[in-house]
Amino acid sequence: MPKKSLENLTESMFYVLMALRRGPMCGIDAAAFIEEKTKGALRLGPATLYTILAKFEKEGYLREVAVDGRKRTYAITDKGEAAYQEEVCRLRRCVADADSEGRRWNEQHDAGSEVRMAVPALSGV
Amino acid sequence: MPKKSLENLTESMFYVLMALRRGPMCGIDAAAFIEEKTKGALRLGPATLYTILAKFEKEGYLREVAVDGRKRTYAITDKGEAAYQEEVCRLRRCVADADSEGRRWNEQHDAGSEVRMAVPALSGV
DNA sequence: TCTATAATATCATTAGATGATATCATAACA
DNA sequence: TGTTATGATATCATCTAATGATATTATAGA
Repeated sequence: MPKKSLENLTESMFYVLMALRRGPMCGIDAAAFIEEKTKGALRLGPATLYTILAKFEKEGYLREVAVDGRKRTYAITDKGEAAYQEEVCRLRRCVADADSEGRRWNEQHDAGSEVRMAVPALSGV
Repeated sequence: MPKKSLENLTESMFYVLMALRRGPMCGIDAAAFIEEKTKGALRLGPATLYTILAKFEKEGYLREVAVDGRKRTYAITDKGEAAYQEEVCRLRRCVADADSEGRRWNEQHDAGSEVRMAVPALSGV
């Protein structure tokens, strides 16, 4: 089997693509987007950031659309968008599996008890 | 800052903990659970599997509860359960962020069009 | 004892994450 | 025209994780 490009994305990679879906932007702006979007839960240092951008460009997930001095602006490609969507599906699969295990756990431990394991939803998204 | 144990889990690690939540089992059985649960989407080879088990035992996410010949049976600990739940939250955050971006994308591109980007739910979980 | 099998362990290689640091381009100002 | 500040990108060194391939070990059965 020919290795199917980047099989699955890391969290950092995923959020870089999410940023670029907003529209073309430079690395710094992508990092700022990520920090804001995750409310500070994920922050990319320069090493991580530019390593990912370089790999994504080589992989064809994004392309350079403008250079202004040192500032490089990138846009996501169709291939990048596809990788992003595939990753969303993978994440949904993980959450769905966790949910089904959670339900199973509750049934297993249900002897008429009031106590349940919560299947927590995110409060205010 | 003292490094907060294992900050976030890889997909393989996540599913190993999910398996152990079913109850104590050996490595091979955990791998079988994972393959079945993910419908073959994730398969751990021995190297990945035992590397994770060894790390988790050292980290205190699981402990050996029985040895029968070569077969070692592991049980998840409270700390492992906590790490699992934390990872579920992280995954939910990623999906929630993707969803909110998806809705934003639709609004942005909505000029009364019929065409929308789907926010796909998993079909039959 | 010999062989088969189930299960675990290790090796070697590759990829990804990251803090720290260096470099480069532009602008503002003396 | 320096000089300095700043914004942005690039690189280094180190560490962690993934993984196919292979080896080892324990038990059971012929």
